[in-house]
Amino acid sequence: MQGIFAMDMSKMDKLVSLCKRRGFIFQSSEIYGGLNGFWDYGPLGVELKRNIKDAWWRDMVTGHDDLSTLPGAPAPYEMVGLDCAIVMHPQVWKCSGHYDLFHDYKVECKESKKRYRYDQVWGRWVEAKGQRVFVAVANPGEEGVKEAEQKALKFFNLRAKNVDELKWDGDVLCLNAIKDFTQVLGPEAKALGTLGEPREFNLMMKTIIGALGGEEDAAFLRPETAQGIFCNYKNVIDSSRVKIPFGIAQIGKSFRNEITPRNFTFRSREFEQMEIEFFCEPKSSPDWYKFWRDRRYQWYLNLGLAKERLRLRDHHQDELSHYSCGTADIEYAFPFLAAGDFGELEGIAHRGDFDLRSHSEGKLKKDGTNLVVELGPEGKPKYKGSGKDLSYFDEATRERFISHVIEPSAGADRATLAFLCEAYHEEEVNGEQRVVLKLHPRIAPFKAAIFPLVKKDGMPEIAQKIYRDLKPHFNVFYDEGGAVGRRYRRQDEAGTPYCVTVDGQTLQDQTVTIRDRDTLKQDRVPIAELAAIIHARIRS
RNA sequence: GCGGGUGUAGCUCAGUGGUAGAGCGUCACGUUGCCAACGUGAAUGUCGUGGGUUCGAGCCCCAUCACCCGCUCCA
Repeated sequence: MQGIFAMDMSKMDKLVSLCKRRGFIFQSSEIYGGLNGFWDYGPLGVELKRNIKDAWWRDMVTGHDDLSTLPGAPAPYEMVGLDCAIVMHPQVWKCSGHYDLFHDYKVECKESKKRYRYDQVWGRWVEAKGQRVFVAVANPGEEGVKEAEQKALKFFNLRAKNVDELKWDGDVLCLNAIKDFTQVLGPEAKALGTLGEPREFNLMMKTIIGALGGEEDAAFLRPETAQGIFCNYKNVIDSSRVKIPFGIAQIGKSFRNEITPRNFTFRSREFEQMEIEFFCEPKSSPDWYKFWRDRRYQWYLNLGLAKERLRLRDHHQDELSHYSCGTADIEYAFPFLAAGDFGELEGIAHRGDFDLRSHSEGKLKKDGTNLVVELGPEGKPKYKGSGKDLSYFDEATRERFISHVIEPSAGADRATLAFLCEAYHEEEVNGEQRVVLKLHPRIAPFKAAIFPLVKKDGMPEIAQKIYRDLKPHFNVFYDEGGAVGRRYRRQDEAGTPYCVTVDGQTLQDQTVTIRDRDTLKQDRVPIAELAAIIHARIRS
């Protein structure tokens, strides 16, 4: 035993090592010491990721049959694509809700090491034993009041029966009404004054527009591609003759200032999304939601993720966003997670009419079961919408409605990572260990490698001709260096599904062997049929 | 952001104050006739980065960056 097999490393460490060694994934700016949360794809990685994106685009968009009713679908539907700018009008993020959600002031507690949203800490002044303190809790409701009482008793070292000694002063206040924190008892602190100054957390990446731009020219790099689709909803309808139900797909980069980038590429600050916004009539939207949820789950299974490690999880009611009537995550049991834990690959959300209405009327918020325009202090919309009519008139039913939206939103980098994790295998072959990436042929960087068995007797010439003939059809790789066994193993690590070898018999009868990466089985086939055979095998 | 750990060749690592190392990998030539063979030769190091202590630092000290683990966060 030698090499990486003997190493006492976790599977994930070995995969990260292989990714670098073979050129799948590098850390960004590595020669300068790296940059937290950013990653580069090497020569093999770029092919893998591109193949995954291409498979998605082909399966969801260009390969979609607009005329037939797919199994599980309520009706036929159309699919079109879009490619939007990364920087959009700042108002987009206000109406989408990202600005409020991503733009928090937080306070940190030195004692408990907890971090709270500045506007979500509440408390009350209380006096006892000649001391006046502000008892803070992270809960504004009835429970918070009780909690504050318990905390106050504990702080003043009083028994429950002496609760009358606590002299409460005024109503429950938000922490942002308090100027001086020295008399504040943090929600999980035992001492006073442990809360630090409120600090701004910009979860969206800020940028500046214009060479002379100042703070007032601030814009944001998009935290999701979806908003570009909503903003072009009317453009697409007016220009492409699509009719509801239809979907708009987009693949592109998004940016989020993750607080803790972790776990290789899983949580990155720059990442690529593959998103669909599917527009449908409100009545049928629950059925479309189920269709997309099941279809997207099946997509990962079809490309090779194992059922044991892939899970479709419906969100609980209290986990749903304020506008969502249903959300499911497709999750994968990544090896860097604890046993039984899963990480999100894709979320499928039923977003109702929140997005189109917000971009039309102004940012909405939930009021009971209804969505209403959120108002600012002066009774005007807190964030003004575009004012454009984004409703849809159905010619067939003569009905006007605002489309409901189903959003399957997938992470291209997370999918790439999941496929790599799934593919990584260490195996024994004739007493020797090998590392093999059992990638689905559709996403493998190279579809086949072409070898002369030895570098003489005209074998390289024949192999090179095969290489040139196959190259227009597939990404193939030529290698004539060293022992053929080594070349096979190299391709195993790259995930190449087939190796074609020119040998002595080729010189006699124009046949070659084709070796299967996973079974190691070799079949002898005529050179003339190679392209067709590889094609057929990749599809199966 | 906090606590702990790590950082030396492409990869995995050894090197406890005195000449920069190993295995694997890579490249060339020869040999080899189907699964990481063999021989010969070769290339490859800001010892993460910056400061300090010392006659002398990969090693000690400080700072910083990155990665890993645990908290925290996760639209």
